[in-house]
Amino acid sequence: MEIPKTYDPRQAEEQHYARWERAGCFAPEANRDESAPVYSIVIPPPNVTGSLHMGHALQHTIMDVLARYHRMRGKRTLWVIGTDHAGISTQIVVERELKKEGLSRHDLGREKFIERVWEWKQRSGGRITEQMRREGASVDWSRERFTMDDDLSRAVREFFVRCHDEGLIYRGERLINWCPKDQTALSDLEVDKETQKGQLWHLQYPVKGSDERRVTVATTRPETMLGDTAVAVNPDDERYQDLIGATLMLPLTGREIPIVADAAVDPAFGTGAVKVTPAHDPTDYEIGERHNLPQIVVIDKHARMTEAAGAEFAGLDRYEAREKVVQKFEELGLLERVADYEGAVSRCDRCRTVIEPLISLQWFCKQRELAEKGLELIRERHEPHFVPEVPWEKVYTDWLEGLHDWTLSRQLWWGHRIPAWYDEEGNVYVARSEEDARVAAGADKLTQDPDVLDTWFSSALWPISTLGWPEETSADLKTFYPTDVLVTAREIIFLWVSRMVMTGTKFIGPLPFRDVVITGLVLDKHGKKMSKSKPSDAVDPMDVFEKYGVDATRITLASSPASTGTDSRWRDEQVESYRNFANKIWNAARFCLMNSEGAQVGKGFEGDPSGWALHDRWIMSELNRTAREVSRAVEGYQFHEAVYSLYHFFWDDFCDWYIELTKQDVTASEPTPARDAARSRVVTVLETALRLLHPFMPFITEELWQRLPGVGADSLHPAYRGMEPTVMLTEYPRADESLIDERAESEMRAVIELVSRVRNIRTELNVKPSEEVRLIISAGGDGLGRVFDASLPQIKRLVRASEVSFKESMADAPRASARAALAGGAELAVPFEGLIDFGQETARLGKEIEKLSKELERLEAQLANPQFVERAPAEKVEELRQRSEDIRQRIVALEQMLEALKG
RNA sequence: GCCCGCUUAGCUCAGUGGUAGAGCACACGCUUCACACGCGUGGGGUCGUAGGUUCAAGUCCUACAGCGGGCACCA
Repeated sequence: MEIPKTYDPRQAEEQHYARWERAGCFAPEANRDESAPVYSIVIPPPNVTGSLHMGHALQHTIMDVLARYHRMRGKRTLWVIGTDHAGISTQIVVERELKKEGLSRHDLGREKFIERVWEWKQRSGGRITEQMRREGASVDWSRERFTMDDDLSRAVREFFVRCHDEGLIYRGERLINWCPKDQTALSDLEVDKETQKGQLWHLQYPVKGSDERRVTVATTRPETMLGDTAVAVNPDDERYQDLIGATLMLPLTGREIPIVADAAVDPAFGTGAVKVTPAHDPTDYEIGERHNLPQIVVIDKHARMTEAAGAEFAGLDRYEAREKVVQKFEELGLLERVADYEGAVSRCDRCRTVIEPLISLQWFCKQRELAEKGLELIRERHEPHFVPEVPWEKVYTDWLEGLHDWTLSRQLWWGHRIPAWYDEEGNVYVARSEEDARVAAGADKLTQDPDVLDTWFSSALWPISTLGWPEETSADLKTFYPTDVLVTAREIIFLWVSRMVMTGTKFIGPLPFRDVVITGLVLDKHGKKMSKSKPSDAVDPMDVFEKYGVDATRITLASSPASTGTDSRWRDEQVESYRNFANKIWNAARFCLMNSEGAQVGKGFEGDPSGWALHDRWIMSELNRTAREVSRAVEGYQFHEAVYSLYHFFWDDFCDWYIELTKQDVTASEPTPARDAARSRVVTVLETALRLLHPFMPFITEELWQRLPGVGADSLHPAYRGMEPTVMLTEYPRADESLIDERAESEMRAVIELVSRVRNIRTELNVKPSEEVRLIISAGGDGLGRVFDASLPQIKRLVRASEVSFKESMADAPRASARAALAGGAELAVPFEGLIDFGQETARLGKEIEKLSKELERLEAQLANPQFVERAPAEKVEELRQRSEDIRQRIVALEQMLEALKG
C-alpha cells in the first residue's frame, strides 16, 4: 500500500467535509432511533459581516467536539448554525461600499439602501459560514438561519408586541447614549468606559445680589455650563447652608439659576458644588427630575452647540465650544483654576467616538421584570450552570440585580423595523403587522416608526426563534428546546446570555440552556488581545489551517487553557507540536496498514483476558482508562484534560511501547494465525483510538479510519445504520471497566522500568546503539521474575540484548558489570568486560544511593512522627511504609553492588 | 471606589491536602526496516512574599506585592 511518510492535511480536509455534508451526517435526522436522547447546541450567530478569528475557532472547536462526541454516543444531535444581521456593522460596511461610488445611503433612500444591503449579503455574507466548513464544524446546514429571515422577524415582532401589551416595552423621552458619528442611540452595553487624562476646570458663578460672593463648581465639561439650570450641593454641607435656595448668575448666558440641595452630591469631591446640566449628563438628569429643573439642550446630535447655547456658540463643535467657554471665563476672571484629572469617558464601542448623552424620544424595555425568573433560578438553583462557575455565576447574578432599562431603538435603516405605527394625530399603535395597526387605529393612513431595533433584540430570541417560536407547535422547538449548552465569550454574558434567559423563561418556561461554557481569550504571543483595530500580532485561523492543518489547530485550541476559561497566549510552537502529533498518528497508522494483511478490526482480543500477553492486557487497560478519562473530561468541559489523555495514550503508550512491544509479532515474515492476531490487535487498538480522537481531529481520523481493514457499514453506531460508513457515526468508545487492570499496569511499569534502566546504562556507558549487550536479572522466581520471563522476547528486543539470564542473586555476576536496583526488589547487571570504568561506576551507584537515602530519610522522619501515624489515614501510612521498605531494599542492593565492584 | 482572576522549569502553561508535571527550548547519542514533524538518554523548580490552619500546604485561610480583567452617576 502506498502511503506517504508525511501527512498532508489538505486532501483529507477537502474531501471529507463535503462528503459528510452531502450524506446528511450533520442533521439530527441521520439518527434513526426515535427514542434516542437529544443533544442540542445553538451557535452564537457570528456577524454576517464577520470573518473567522481565533475566538470563533476556539468556540467552534469546543462546540464541535461536544456535538461530535454526543452524536457518536447515539444522541439525536443538532447544532444550529446561522448568522446575525449585525445592524450597525453591516450598515457601515455597505455605506462604505456606497461611498466608493460617491453615494450616501440618503442618496439611495431607505428602500433602495436596504435592497442594496440584501444584495451585499447575498454576495459577501457567506464568508464566515464558508470558513466554518473548513473548520469541520458539524452544524446542520439544512436549518441555517439569519436573524432577518421572515420567520425570525416574525418572532421579533411577536416579542415586541407582547411585551408592549404588558407594559414592559414603552416609548419615552429619556437621556440616552448618543453616538454623534453613527447618528444613533446606543444601549449602555454598547458603550465602553475608558479612563482618560483630562482636566477639571473650576468655574465661578456669581451669587445674585452680592458683589463678591461666588460659588465655584468643578467640571470636566465646561461647554455644558451653557445648559446649566442649577447648582447642587449636599443638603448637609455646612459651607453652603446659607446659599441653598439662593440664585446664581450663570455667566455667558445671563440666566439666573437656583442652588438646590441634593443628596447625590458628594461634599468631599471638588468644591462640593455641582453644576447641573439635566439635558447632558445622567446624574444631572436625575437631579433635574427631582427638582423639576428645566432641560436646556445646548448640544445637538452632531455634537455641535445649538442655538440655545447662545449666538456666540451656536454651530461650534463641542470641543471648540469647550475652549471658548474656558477662555471667556478666564477673561471674566471667573476661572479659578485648572487641575489635572483622570476621569471616565464613554465611547461608542464600534467607532470609538465619544458618546454624547442626549435627551431623546426612544423605545425602552423594562428588563427588571423580565429578569426576575432568571434571578430566582440562579440564586436558588444555580441555573444555568456556568463553567467555570467562578467568577461568572457571580458576575451574571450581580448584573441581573442591577439592571437598567434597555434602550431598544436605533436610528438606523438596517434591522428589524419597530412594529409601531402612528396616525396623523401622533397616536401610537403597536401591532404584529401594519394591517393590525390599521384595524386598531381605525384609520388607513399610518406611518411606521422609522427606527429599527437593537441587533441584540433578535439575538435574545435566537434559541427559540431558530427552533420555530412563536409557532408553538414547532416540532424542533418541542424536540430541541431547551438546548444542552451555550459556548461563548464573556463579553456577551450581559448582551446576550442574560437576555436569552429572559426570553426563554418568559415565552417558553425552562431556561434555554443547561450549561454555559465561558471560554477564555486567545491572546497573541505577547499576551495582548488579538484585535483588528488595535496593534497586536493577531493570528488568522485560516493561515494556521493552511500551515499546520485544521486538526492540529483544533486540538491545539482544545488543549489550550482558553478552552476552560483562562486567557492564554497563542504560540506557533504549540500548534507545531500538535501538527507533529497528527503526523505521529499518520505514521502509526501507516505502520499498521503496511502490516495489515490478515488483520481485521475488532479481532485479536478473543477469550479471557487472563490468557492474553502482558502487553495486550496492559494496552487494553490503558485504552479503556483513556476512554473513561476522556469521557469524564469532555462531559465536564475539561477539554485540555481530554487532549492530554489522548496525546499521552497515543504517543507514549501506543506508539512508544505497544507498537514496539508487538512489532516482532506483527512484522513476522510467516503468515501465521499468531501474526494475524497480533496485526488485528494493533489495528483494533488503533481503530478505537481514532474514534476517541475523532471529535478533536475529525479529518485525519476519518482519512485513516476509511483505510482500516474490516470497517464498513456494520461499524456504525446502531442508531446510524444505513448511513454511509464514516467514523463520525460510529460509537464513541465506552470504557470497559473490566478491562482496566491495575495489575497489568503495575507489571508493565516494572518492564518499562527495566528497559529504561538498561537503556540508561547503555547511554551512560556510551554503548553504540548497534552493539548488543548481555543482561543479568535477579528478580526471584515468582512475581517480577515471572513477569520478566514472560516478556523476555520483547525485553531483549527493546534493550538490544543478545542474551538475558535469570540468576538467584547478583553475587556471581561478573565484577565488570553496570548494575541497577529496580522497584520491587529486582536487580540487574550488564556485564561489560573491559568497558567498565570502576571509578565512574562506583560514583554512579553512589549518586543513586545518595538520592534514595535522602528520600528514605524524609519518609522515615514522617513515619517516626507519632502524630502522623495516629492522625493520617491508615492506608496513607501503609503506603509510606511500603515505599520506604522498597527504598531500603534498593539501597541495600546498591550497597552490595558497590561491594561487588571492589572485587 | 467596589468585585474578581493570575503569579509553578529558560518560554507557554497543567496540577484533585499526601513522591512537583507536560509541550517547546537546551545537552549528548542515533540514516534502529511507521515516523528526523522521528528514536533513545539527560540536565533544569526554596511553586510571588510574609504569616496562619493541618500529622501533612504548590493546593485551604489572612495580609502584602506585581500583573490583568470586570463593574460604578463622584461632577
